Amino acid sequence: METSLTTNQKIVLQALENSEQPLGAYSILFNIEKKGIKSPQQVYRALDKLIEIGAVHKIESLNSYIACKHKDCKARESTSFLICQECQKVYEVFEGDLSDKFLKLSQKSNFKYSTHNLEIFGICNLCN
Amino acid sequence: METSLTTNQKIVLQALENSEQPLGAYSILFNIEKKGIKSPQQVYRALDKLIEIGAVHKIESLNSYIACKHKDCKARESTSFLICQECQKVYEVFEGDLSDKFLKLSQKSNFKYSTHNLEIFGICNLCN
DNA sequence: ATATGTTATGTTATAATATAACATAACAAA
DNA sequence: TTTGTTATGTTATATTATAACATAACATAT
Repeated sequence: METSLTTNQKIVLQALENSEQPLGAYSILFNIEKKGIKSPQQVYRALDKLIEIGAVHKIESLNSYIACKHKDCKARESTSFLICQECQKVYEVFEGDLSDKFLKLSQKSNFKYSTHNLEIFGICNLCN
Repeated sequence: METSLTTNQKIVLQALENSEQPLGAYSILFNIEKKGIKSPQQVYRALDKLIEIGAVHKIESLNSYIACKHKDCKARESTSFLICQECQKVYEVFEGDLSDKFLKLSQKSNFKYSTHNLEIFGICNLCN
């Protein structure tokens, strides 16, 4: 499946790629106003698409967004993060069998697993 | 540690306990306006305290809140939920060793685990 | 080349979620 | 009864997100 980004999508993605920390939508907007992006809508629309194709993930507990560092990210829906409470950096966790573990955990409650969002908070290796 | 709730805290907690689904802060406000609660502040202040003592948990991905069904809930900080995408009910997961599992997972990245938030989405036993 | 449909973009307005800041009341302890 | 603390009330505002509508850009079929 081809994934050619539009101009606005590229601008938003670059803003996220250039940031060490996750950015809120309005923070992105502020960053890229000089490139002609003027409204929240333009940012949110780009984010929607970028998330859909797996190029960006939302950190729910922070209402913020990060660029995925991995090509062909499989985490379009399920995501797992390590969030450093010291430096605010977010590291994506790629443990292939996490989904499987959560599926089994769900089964114990007769719950049909579909996707998950895992946010682990703590201190990263650079900060401790 | 004693935990005697104030009037407003009791009102907010009852609103959540009476609900099958998680409620947003403004939804709570609407529900309890007849009891004299008039501003978001009053709701958010009560929620802050209720969350602090573990009586209420926030569902981050829904910006909503649920009453904890368990006495002396240990999940003041770490929380794990099953979220039904059909009926919107939220079930709290009590698997004692989840924190331990996530601690070990974190260690693989030299990340010092502190707390976590796990949100599993799918279909509950009543809906499938 | 032009009409048509589709996708992207621009723009204004507004909804939904959350907090700041300040004033007053209630209550317990000295 | 003063003092300190916690709870409450109230107004305003910040932050995050979406609705609604208009225009532009672009591909493709006629």
